[in-house]
Amino acid sequence: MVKDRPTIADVAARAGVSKGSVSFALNGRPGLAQATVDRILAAADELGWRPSNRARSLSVSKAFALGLVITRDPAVLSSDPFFPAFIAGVESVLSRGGQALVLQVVTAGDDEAAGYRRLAQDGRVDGVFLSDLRHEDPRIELCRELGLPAVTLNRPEGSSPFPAVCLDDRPGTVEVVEHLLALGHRRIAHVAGPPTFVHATARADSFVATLADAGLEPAGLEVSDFTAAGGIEATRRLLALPERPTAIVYANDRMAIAGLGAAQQAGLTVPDDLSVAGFDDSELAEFVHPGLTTVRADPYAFGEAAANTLNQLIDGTGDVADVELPPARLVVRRSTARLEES
Amino acid sequence: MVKDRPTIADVAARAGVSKGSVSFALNGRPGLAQATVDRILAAADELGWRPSNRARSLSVSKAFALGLVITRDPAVLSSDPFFPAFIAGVESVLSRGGQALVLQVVTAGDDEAAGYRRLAQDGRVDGVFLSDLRHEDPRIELCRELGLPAVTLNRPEGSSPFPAVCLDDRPGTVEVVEHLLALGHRRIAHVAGPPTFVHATARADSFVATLADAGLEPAGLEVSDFTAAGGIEATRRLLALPERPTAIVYANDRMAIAGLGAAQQAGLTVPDDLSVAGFDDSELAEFVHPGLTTVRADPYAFGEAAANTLNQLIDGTGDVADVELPPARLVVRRSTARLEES
DNA sequence: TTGTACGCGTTATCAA
DNA sequence: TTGATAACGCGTACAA
Repeated sequence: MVKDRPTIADVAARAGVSKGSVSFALNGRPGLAQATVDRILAAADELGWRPSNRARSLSVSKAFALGLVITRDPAVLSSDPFFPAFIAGVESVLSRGGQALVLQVVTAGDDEAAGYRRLAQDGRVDGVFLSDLRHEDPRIELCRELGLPAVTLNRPEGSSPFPAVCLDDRPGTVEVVEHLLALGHRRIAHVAGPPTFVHATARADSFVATLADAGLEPAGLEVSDFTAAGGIEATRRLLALPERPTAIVYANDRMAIAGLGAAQQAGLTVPDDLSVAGFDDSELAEFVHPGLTTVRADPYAFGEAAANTLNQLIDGTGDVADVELPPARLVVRRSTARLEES
Repeated sequence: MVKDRPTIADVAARAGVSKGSVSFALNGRPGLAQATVDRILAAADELGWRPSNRARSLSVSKAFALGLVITRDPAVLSSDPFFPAFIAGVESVLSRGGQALVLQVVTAGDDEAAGYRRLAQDGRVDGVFLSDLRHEDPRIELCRELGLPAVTLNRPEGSSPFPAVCLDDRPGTVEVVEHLLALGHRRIAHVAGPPTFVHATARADSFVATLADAGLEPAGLEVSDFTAAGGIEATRRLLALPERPTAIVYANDRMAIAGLGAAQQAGLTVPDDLSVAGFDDSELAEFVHPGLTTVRADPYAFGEAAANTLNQLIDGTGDVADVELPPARLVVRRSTARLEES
C-alpha cells in the first residue's frame, strides 16, 4: 500500500556502493569512475529514487524555497494585476531547480514584520522578495538583521545590502504625459498612490517633472491609495476643481477604471470631456468602455529576473548585479483623445 | 555573528535532562513531573529555543505546509478576485500552528498534474486545495494515487475520497434571476464559464432552472471562459440576436464588466437598454459605471474553512465532515433596472 | 571509494 | 511514574 520510498541506502545497496558514492554520483561530483557513476544512476533510476527534500534540507540547512509576503488591506484584498503574473514568472524559475514558493498574505493591520520573522526563523525559505518597496523600508533592515537574503523589487534610495531588480516607472509615465501633451492637453492632473511607496512617488515625480519640462504645472495632484474607492474619491475632488482638468493620469488601472466610472457618473463623456490614463494594463483595461490608455510592464519577466537574482544571492557565488528590466510602454486606447477646442 | 540557533541538546543540558524529556515537555506529553516540565520550559525560554522545522519535518515526515496550485491561462494571468481573499483566509488558519502555504501557478499549457506530483513527491506539503473544481476532475484520482490529502472547493458529482468545502452557487444565481424577473425582464440571457468547471455549470444550470420555474426559456446562453475578452465576445453575439435580451447574467464579474463595456460600445445604455449582472462582487464592481449588480460570497471564510478541514483530514482524527458555507448573496446596484415598456 | 559523524527532533525501549 | 538512552529519518561532507 504505502510504497516506502526508496532511500539512498537502497540505491547504494543495489549499486553495490556506499551512500557517499551515491551522493557524489547524483551531484555529479568528481572522484568516481564513470562506470560506477553509470551503475549508480541506473540503480537510482530503477528504484525511482529521488533524494528527499527534507533530509537534504536538514543536512545542508537550506529550505529550497523562496518567500513572498504580500501586505494588503483586508478590505481591499482584491486583485492586484501584478502578482499573478509575477508569481508565474517566479515559478518558471523555481520549478527548474525543484524550489517552491511560500506565500504569505498579511493583512495590513497585522504585524508585517512577524511574517518575515516566521519565514526566517522557521527556516521556511532561503530568501524573500521585497515587493511594494517603501521609502525607508523597514523590511530591509529587518531582513539584514534576520540574515535573510532578499531582493528588492525596485531600488531603495539609501544604500541597501540587497540586489535590486528594477522596472523603471518613469519612462512609461513620461510617455503618458507626452502623449496627452501631444493631444493638446494643458490641464493634466495626477492621482498618485500612497507616497510611502517608491513606485508611487516615482510615478508622481516623473509626472510633475514631465509637465515642468513643458512649462506646465499639474492641474491637480491627488494622493490616493491605489484602490478603486480611493480612485473615485480623488476623481471627484479633481472634477470639482474650479479649473477642471482635461486629462487625468492615474498611478494604476484600478484607480483609473474607477475614475472612469466616476467621471461618467458625473455626466462627463470620456474621452470627449475628459481623457483618462492608467498604469499596469490590467486585463480589464482593454475592455472597459472606453478602452483605457495605460502603460504596460511585464510582470512575468519581473518575476523571472527577481527569482534568478535571489537565487544568485543565495548561492553566494560572487557579487550579484542589479537588474534593470525594460521599462513599461504606453498603450494607447480610446480613453484619451485630442482636446476639443470649445 | 551568526548566532547559532540553540538546539534541543542545549536546552536539555541547561535543564539538566535528556533530549527526550525536552521533547516530551514541549509537546505536553504525560510522563514528566510538573516541576521538570516547568524547568525545561523555562530553560527553553531563556535560550529562546524553538524546535527546528526541518528536523521535525524529517523525523515526523510532515511538511507542516499546505499547497495550492492555481492553473491559469498564460495569456490571462490576470487576477481572480477570489484567490487573494481565499489565501488570506487560509493564512489566518496556518499562521496559528506554524504552517506555511506553498503556492504554484501553473499556466494552462503546462502539465498541471506535474505540479501536484512535485508538491507530493518532494514532500513539500501535507495536503492540497483543489480549487476550480472540474467535472470528472482528474486531480481527485491523482491525489488519491499520490496519497496526497486534499479538500475540494465545492463538491464533485461522483464519489470522492476527500472532504468538500462548499459554497453553493445556486442561491445567488436564483436571486439574480428573480431580481431581474421582478424588474419585469422576460428576455434574459446568460454568459457562462467553461462547462468543465463545476461552478460554471452550477451557475448556468440554476440560471436555466430558475427561468424555467417562471415558465421562461433563456434568451440566450453563451458559453464563455471567465475572461474579459470572452465576455466581450459573448456579449456581442447576444446583442446581435434577432430577439435581443433585455438583461444578461454573467457567471463572473470580469465578464460582466467587459460586457458592460461592450454594450456601451455598441451604443446601448446600461441599464436603460440592457440590464447587466455579475458574480463575485470584485472590487471594481462597485465602481464601474453603472455600479454592477452582482453576487457576493465570502472567499476569506472559504479559505478558513478549507484550511481547517484540510488540517483535520491530515491530522487523521476521525471522519471529516463536509462544510457548507453560507451562500453568496445578491448585491443590487445600478446596472439592473426595471424594464421600460417601449 | 568507503566509513562515519553530523544536522535535530521524535519516539520506542528500558531502567530506576 | 519519571526519566534516560538510543535508534530513526535521510542526505551530506570529510577523514581515512
